[in-house]
Amino acid sequence: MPKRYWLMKCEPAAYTIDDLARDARTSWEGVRNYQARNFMRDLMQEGDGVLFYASNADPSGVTGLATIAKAGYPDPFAWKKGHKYFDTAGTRDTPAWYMVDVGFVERFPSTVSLETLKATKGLERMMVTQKGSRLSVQPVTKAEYEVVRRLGRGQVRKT
DNA sequence: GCCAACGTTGGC
DNA sequence: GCCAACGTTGGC
Repeated sequence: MPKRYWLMKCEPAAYTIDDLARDARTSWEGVRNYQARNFMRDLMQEGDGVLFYASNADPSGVTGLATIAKAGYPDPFAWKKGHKYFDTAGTRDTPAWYMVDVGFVERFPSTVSLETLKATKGLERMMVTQKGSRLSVQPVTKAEYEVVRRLGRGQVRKT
C-alpha cells in the first residue's frame, strides 16, 4: 500500500506533541467514531505521515509531525467495563473499535494555526479547514502534508 | 462558557 | 426509514 497522510486531533489537556516527544511513541486508543475507525482499521499503515493537531487549544492548529508506528489493531479499552472508553458495541472476539500506535517525528517551533491553514493556498480543500469538521482522524493529501510541513518549519511566509 | 454543527439514538 | 431529541466536538 502506498504511503498515506493523515491529520490526527488531540486536545492538549489529554496529550500534546511535547508529550509525544518525551514518550517517542504512544497508543491512540479511545476513538469512537466509525469513519475514523475505518481509516485506522483499513487504511493506516506503518510509516504513514501524520499531522499532529491540537484541538481546543490556544491557538488550535498543527503542532508537529508524527508517523504511524503500528497499523490498526483492536482497542482493548472498548471492552474494559467501567473504563471511560468502554463501549457496548463489539466484543473481544468481534471488535468494533480499533486503534493505532503513533511515533514522534518533529515538533514545530510554533503552532501552524487553523487560521493560517485556512489562509494558505493549497489547503482550501483540506478537511480541517472546512466548517463543522469534527472528525478526529482525517485523511490529507501528500501535497497538503508537504505544505503544512513547510509552514511548520517556517520555510514559507505565513498567509 | 457559549453554541453551531454534527453523529447517534430511539420512538413511531 | 424518518426525524426529533440528545450528547459531543471544537472554534471562538
